[in-house]
Amino acid sequence: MSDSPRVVNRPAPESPLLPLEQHDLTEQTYQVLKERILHRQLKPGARVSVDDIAQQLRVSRTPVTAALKRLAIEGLVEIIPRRGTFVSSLTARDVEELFVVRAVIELYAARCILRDGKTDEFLRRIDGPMAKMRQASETDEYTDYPAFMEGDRDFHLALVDLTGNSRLAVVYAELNVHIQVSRAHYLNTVEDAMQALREHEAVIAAFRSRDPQAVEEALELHISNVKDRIVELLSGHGGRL
Amino acid sequence: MSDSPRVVNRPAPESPLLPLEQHDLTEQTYQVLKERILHRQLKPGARVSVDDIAQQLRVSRTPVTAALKRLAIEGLVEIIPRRGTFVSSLTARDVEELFVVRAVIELYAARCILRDGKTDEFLRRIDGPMAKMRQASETDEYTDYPAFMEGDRDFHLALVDLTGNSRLAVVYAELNVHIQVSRAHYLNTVEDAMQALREHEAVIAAFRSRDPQAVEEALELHISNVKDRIVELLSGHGGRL
DNA sequence: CCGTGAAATACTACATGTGAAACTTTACAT
DNA sequence: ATGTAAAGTTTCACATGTAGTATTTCACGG
Repeated sequence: MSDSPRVVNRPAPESPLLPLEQHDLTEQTYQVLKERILHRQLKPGARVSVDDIAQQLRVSRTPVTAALKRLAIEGLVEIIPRRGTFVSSLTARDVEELFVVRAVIELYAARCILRDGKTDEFLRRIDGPMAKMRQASETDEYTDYPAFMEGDRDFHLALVDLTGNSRLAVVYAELNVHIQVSRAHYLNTVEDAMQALREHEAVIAAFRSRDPQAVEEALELHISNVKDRIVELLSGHGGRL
Repeated sequence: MSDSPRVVNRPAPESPLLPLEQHDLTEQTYQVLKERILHRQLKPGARVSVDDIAQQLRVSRTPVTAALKRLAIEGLVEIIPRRGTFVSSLTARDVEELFVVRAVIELYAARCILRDGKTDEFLRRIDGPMAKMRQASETDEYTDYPAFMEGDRDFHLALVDLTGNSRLAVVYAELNVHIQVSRAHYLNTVEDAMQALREHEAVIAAFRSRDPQAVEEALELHISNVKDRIVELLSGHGGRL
């Protein structure tokens, strides 16, 4: 999560020489660009020139091209032949569809957890993320949005992970990058953060009660609210995120 | 779905000359290999040598490598660094997980269709696929498995398409390649085909009755049965598909 | 017979150069 | 002013060559 990803062997006194970080330039380029997009340092619609990136990172075009192709498959950038590569932007419709799929998966995961008696494990798992969110939002004067987003993400990730279904986890991870972009877009006011936090608490309370109906409702409401908030913001922005 | 995917301009009488297929070697290589894997001409575990393929297709390693990387992302092949590339094989667990996700998606889609009053549209859409399946299985003496598989696939694809959610469709399409491989594996006896056909009929009957409960049960039963059959065959095969 | 180490082999990742295709700009003519 | 044509620029896809690294093979010594 650093600005410069090239840090490898920090001068750690008397540590037994960490193996050199594998420098797979394609992988590194991919990570750097993904970071930038997820944190909105590269904004939707922005041009991403192969030569430009290659020069900045001091590598040839090959790994940059490969990284961009991978990002294109994931949908984070759009490669328009003979035009260039641009950071993808989400339309209101994209968000609607995205959050429907998200809800389908998370609701299934929640049912699984209750059915398989993994509620306690879940409650334990989200302890850290919830603490992080609280801390990030309770800091006076300013909200640590990146930390909040991380906590938010990990909360929902825990849900899916606990199904133990790795295939589902992969599918969700693919969606998640876009959800993360959305989060970065809408998490701008303290109020939104507090609202999300309250809704998470509601989900937790429902889990504590072991009432499947209540859990489904609380979770669906939360996802739906976030979606509505994003779609609302999107309308103001001329429809593109 | 032809053996040779290079066919471009079939002699279609008095049609206005289709534009020549863009010869994107990476894309073509990808398609050829995917075809081969989906039809089990390249069997799970088989080695896929870059140089080998490159020579056969008369292209350089570059497009072959790129195609393989894409197939690896989709999970159809496995690239083991410094070892080589191999066609992926599914374990019983993989199939279990795969079919859980499949069920989650298709059941949601079915609920959508009933909720949005698209039942008639669905019934119309699956008319063709069902006919194809019947014809493929009713042919005396032998069953046209490729055609049957296509019909089977299109039946389930119709379900998902009718949600109108393109993101969901993408997710499902990614799963579908593996489902298709599974189908190719288990669809070997007339009995299995007939069984699948009967179960489809049951789903259709449930849709006709407009009873959500019945639809869910019929669909879930079908998916579960197919899964069980595959897992059963997998056990006989030493656990790998 | 087994373990050890070195050479041979194979594969990956990358850089670079080339040709082709499409968009952009400019200049010109109507 | 508008439309058109040609030049210029950008970008893409591919081939080829190279270096580095992991695995395998094989020979040798225990």
